[in-house]
Amino acid sequence: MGRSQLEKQKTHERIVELAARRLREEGLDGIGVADLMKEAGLTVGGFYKHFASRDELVAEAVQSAVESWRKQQEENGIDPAHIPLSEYVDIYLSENHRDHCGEGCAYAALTADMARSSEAVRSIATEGLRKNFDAMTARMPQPETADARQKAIIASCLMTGAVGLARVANDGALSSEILETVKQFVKSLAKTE
Amino acid sequence: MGRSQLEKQKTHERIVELAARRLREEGLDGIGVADLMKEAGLTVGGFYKHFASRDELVAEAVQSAVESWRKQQEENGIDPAHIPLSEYVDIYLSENHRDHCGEGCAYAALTADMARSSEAVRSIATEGLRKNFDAMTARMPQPETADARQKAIIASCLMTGAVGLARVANDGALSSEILETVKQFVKSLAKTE
DNA sequence: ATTATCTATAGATCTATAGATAATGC
DNA sequence: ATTATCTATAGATCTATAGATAATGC
Repeated sequence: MGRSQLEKQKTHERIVELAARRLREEGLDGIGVADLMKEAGLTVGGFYKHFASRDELVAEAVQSAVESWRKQQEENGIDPAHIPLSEYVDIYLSENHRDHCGEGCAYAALTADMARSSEAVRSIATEGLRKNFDAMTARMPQPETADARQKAIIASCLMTGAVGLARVANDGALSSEILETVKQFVKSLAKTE
Repeated sequence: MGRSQLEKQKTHERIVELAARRLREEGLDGIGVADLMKEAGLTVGGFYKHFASRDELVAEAVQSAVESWRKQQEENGIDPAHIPLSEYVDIYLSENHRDHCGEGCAYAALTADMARSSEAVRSIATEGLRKNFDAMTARMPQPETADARQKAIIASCLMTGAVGLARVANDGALSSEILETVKQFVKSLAKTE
């Protein structure tokens, strides 16, 4: 019923951030446009003044989800570029992260969904992945070496894989065993050389 | 239009195996009942004499997909219980596996989908995961040690995570770098102790 | 005058069912 | 007689659009 341009921009961001959470929870095919708008306190008709299509929202939401993990760490007073790997791993491989995929790492929550998605989404995800590898390399003991980059790639695959499989296991003991085993190992990866 | 019970059983298996492939390709919400039956050379009406619901097919197809990787290795003359880890890794972390997720490992293709799915599907996936960890432990140098189990869990998370992220990256160089880096590392994991 | 959002709905798609058809198997 | 599959369709759900409403902003 008529709002200012500033309010429209805020509404747009609210929809994207809500979608970023709900799509990580339900997958990229999950929540529908009508339900999403309802959760945002709006109705379906207004959606298409913000996005040309659902696919366009998905692309924006994936971008937001890829960035949100870093943003969230910053909001919690953690500098993702300088946090020691051992502390970062405690957060990433926690039961809290496992149980709250909507607010968690996009790569753990949406790997297969992103791989199956459009080239637009895959390009966004690929650039985010590159940045994540670089950030992880910077957390290694001697960041300038080729060895640090290799370890960063290994740690990244290991951490996303572990949270993914820990979410599959509906046996709490097995799920925790995965998280704990990988946690210890990634810590040792940062120490040894 | 009227077939023997034997033929019905074969038809049932054909639908399940086709679904196991198509669901790994498109995700568990992917292909619809009508399209699936059409690809099987049948029509939609017959589906519900085989399965009470689409969900029931999905559970059977996940079971089939979880077992199919092992079956496929056996068909190719590979004994999954005794293949050296270094050879297994060459197959798992190959570009061929990355590019053919429909015939590949269910855990690399469907991690997030299985985590989001019903308890029935999650239980099937959890049991399969347990067996995979055991099989991977048996491939380690000293399989009876706790260290072997830990390495098996690490290798499993690393391999599923690596194939997943390699499928996300639409930059061939980055994708291959992930596969190659992890391949070398898992091989070293089996040697060192 | 423009536009952000609303209500209402068209059109496509998907799951599941009803009833018909043509084989099997006692 | 039973049943495996077929054709046809009901009912639900989802994306996208049309037209109305009530604000903004020149």
